[in-house]
Amino acid sequence: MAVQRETTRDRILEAAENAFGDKGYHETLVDDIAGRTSLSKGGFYFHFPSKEDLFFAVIDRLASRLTRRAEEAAGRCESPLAGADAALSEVLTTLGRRRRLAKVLLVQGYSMGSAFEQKRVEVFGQFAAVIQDGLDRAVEAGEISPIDTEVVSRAWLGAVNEVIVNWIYRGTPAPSDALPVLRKVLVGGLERPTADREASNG
Amino acid sequence: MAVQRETTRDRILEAAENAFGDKGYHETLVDDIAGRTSLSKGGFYFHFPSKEDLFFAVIDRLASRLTRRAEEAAGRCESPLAGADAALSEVLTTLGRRRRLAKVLLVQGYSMGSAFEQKRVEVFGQFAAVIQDGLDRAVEAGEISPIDTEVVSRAWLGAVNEVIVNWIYRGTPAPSDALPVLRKVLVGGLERPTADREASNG
Amino acid sequence: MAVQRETTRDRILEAAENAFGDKGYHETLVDDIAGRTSLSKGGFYFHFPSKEDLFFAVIDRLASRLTRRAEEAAGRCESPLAGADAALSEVLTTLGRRRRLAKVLLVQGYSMGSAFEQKRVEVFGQFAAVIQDGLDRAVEAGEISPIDTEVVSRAWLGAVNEVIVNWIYRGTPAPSDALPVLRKVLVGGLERPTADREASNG
Amino acid sequence: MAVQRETTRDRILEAAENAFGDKGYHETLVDDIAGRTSLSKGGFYFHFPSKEDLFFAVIDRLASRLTRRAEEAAGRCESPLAGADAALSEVLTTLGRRRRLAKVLLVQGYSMGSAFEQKRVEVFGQFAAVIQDGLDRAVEAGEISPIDTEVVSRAWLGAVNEVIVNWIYRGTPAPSDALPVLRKVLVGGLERPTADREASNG
DNA sequence: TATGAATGAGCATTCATTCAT
DNA sequence: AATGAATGAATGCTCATTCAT
Repeated sequence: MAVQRETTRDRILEAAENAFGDKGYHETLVDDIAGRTSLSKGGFYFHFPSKEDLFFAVIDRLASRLTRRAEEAAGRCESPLAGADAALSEVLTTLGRRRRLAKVLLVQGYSMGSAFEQKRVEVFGQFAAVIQDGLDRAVEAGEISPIDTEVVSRAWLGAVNEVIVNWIYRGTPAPSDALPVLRKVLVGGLERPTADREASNG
Repeated sequence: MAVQRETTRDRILEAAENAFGDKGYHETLVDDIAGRTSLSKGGFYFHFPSKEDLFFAVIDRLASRLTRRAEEAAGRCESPLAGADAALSEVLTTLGRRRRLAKVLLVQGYSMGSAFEQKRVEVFGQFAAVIQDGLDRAVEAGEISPIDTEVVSRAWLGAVNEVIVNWIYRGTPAPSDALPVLRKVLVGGLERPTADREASNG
Repeated sequence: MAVQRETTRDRILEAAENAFGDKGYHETLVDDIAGRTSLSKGGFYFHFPSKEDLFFAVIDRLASRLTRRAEEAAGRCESPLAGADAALSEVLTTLGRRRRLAKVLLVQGYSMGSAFEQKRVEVFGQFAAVIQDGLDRAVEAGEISPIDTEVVSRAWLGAVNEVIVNWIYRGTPAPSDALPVLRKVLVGGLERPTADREASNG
Repeated sequence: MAVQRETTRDRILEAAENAFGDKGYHETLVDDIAGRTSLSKGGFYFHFPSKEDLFFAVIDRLASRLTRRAEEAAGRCESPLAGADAALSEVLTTLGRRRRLAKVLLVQGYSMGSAFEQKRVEVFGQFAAVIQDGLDRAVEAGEISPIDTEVVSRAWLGAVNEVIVNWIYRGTPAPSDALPVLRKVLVGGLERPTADREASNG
């Protein structure tokens, strides 16, 4: 009942969050976590049944914290749209303040070493470059208002990525069905110059 | 001189694409690939110096194909914006037609088994639900026009994800800098059901 | 506090000495050593970081024992020349009593990589140093005429080495039979100062 | 019948001598030798049935050359003792001129299986036989007192071996510098049957 | 003679997990 | 609660050798 300053379980969770954030799941050994906790391997297994369970516990803890913050931020808003907007901002801001947290949540569980991560950077960079190039020229041509096309191209790429991955894992909605919505939201999200500047177009 | 119907190297690449798509990098054994190619393990190592090299070769092949298709689609369009739009559609459509290809490119290199993938589904689902809930209520409240909020919430989530991951790996742009742009594009991409704005629709 | 009858590490060392003596370094598998110790392969690796480390530990143990015996034998003698003579005898006798020990020390394991060659240098250097030290003092004491004791000590060492190796491979002549001859040749090969110096001996 | 300037087999032998001298038997791959000969692996196997056979061919070539030189040197001397002495000198001098040859002969390749050990016996036996023959005849000629010439020849061989190996690994003392000392010790170690020398025995 | 693709047995090392104490 | 010795299945990679061409 009294305040439990810090249980061994919590220390493990903390150490694991750091370890997974630093090195990813596979590269993090149970020995690493035991070491960071000044615990023997056997000691660790008293608190968690497996390394996988530990990883999930770490993820759950991080995810529930983040979800709660997002919900609270939304709850403080008057209109629902403002709430969704606030949730978006809250998540981005929180992750932006804690890079390691972000890494565990978004990448590290699904990564395998620096060589692989570099490859991810390279390949996604290729895709983003194609989009960004189009957007840059759209700006130059006066089709859309000036905007940070790097961020926008990453946003497009991420949106496509997530829609596809969601479809892979859950089977729906089909990409073909999602496409019109995605186009309306993403392409439609770009401001078109006001009428009086259209004269500057060829 | 003659057409090289199918080199052993290509057969390995093909088998590896399937294997990685089915089971992910770690779960795919060199023996699996050798088996699928009717090749001995030693035979495989004659063509590729390591399993990691093979994986990268697979990724490169897929990525360059997809990039080429996207660029070609963009090139067929008259305006740059239409080009970016077309590239987006092409990528989504192509990946949507080949689930396994999508898996290798977007997930499998960075995953570790079905339990982990389920966790990914669960956690990302939580985040998406928060956003979707807000959007649903925004629609009900008449703040925004009716739209498939599942797709939109996934798009938002994906956009945030990618912006964060890009920042993690490349250090820039900072999430705080990206936030306004992201909000403008994502939130601004939603139609407001004001009577006088219908004229702005194509 | 109590006497540590036999640690697992010692059992491994013992088994490894026999295995290396029987089959040489390359032919001895980690599985062999684990088997002889009734230990799993993983169990072995708890005690030694690698097969190479184990080999060096075996060599070190044998070498230090032999060096100690040689030094003790030399210490029991009154004159330096007799001491060097005794050290020579001790090494020869000891190796002659344990063929396997000799095999590990003089033959098995060398010439398979720079790390092994360095070890050879180190161990042979230890032996040579013991002999050379005795010879140096014999010179100082006026027992023998000044001479390049480094070369002489290497010669003694090499002669012993070869007699032993020959016995290992061919079974004859036995070290005990060879000893008197060896002593006469090697020790007798050193010049004694001219007659008028005999007065300086005890 | 015609002069065969350089057969492929000889080129392989040459390359192998260098390779074995540089890296030892195990570390030298068939690929290395094929590479140094600008030959494919398959090409190599046309000329030699196995890597082991190649190694033995290399050793045989080196050993027979060295043996011949030693015998010739002995043959040019008037007395048997001088001949043995000359053989000793010849071996030492020859090995001292070609460090790599010495390395292959004395160190590289042994102690890795019974076939290798048998070869060691054979080759060392050849050398010892040359020396022993000279000593036997020196005894017969009354140059030196009767003694176990097998042991003595092994001692000489071992002394030379060790001085050479020491030089190989540590670079000093140079064989040429060691030679006089070695001669004085080893040759001087043999009793001359002069009547007035019996007083010097203990 | 020579090539080079293919073989396949071999092997050290890793690491999550167990368990007697 | 904790230790640390022990397990054992798992696996990527090596390399001498073969063989169809």
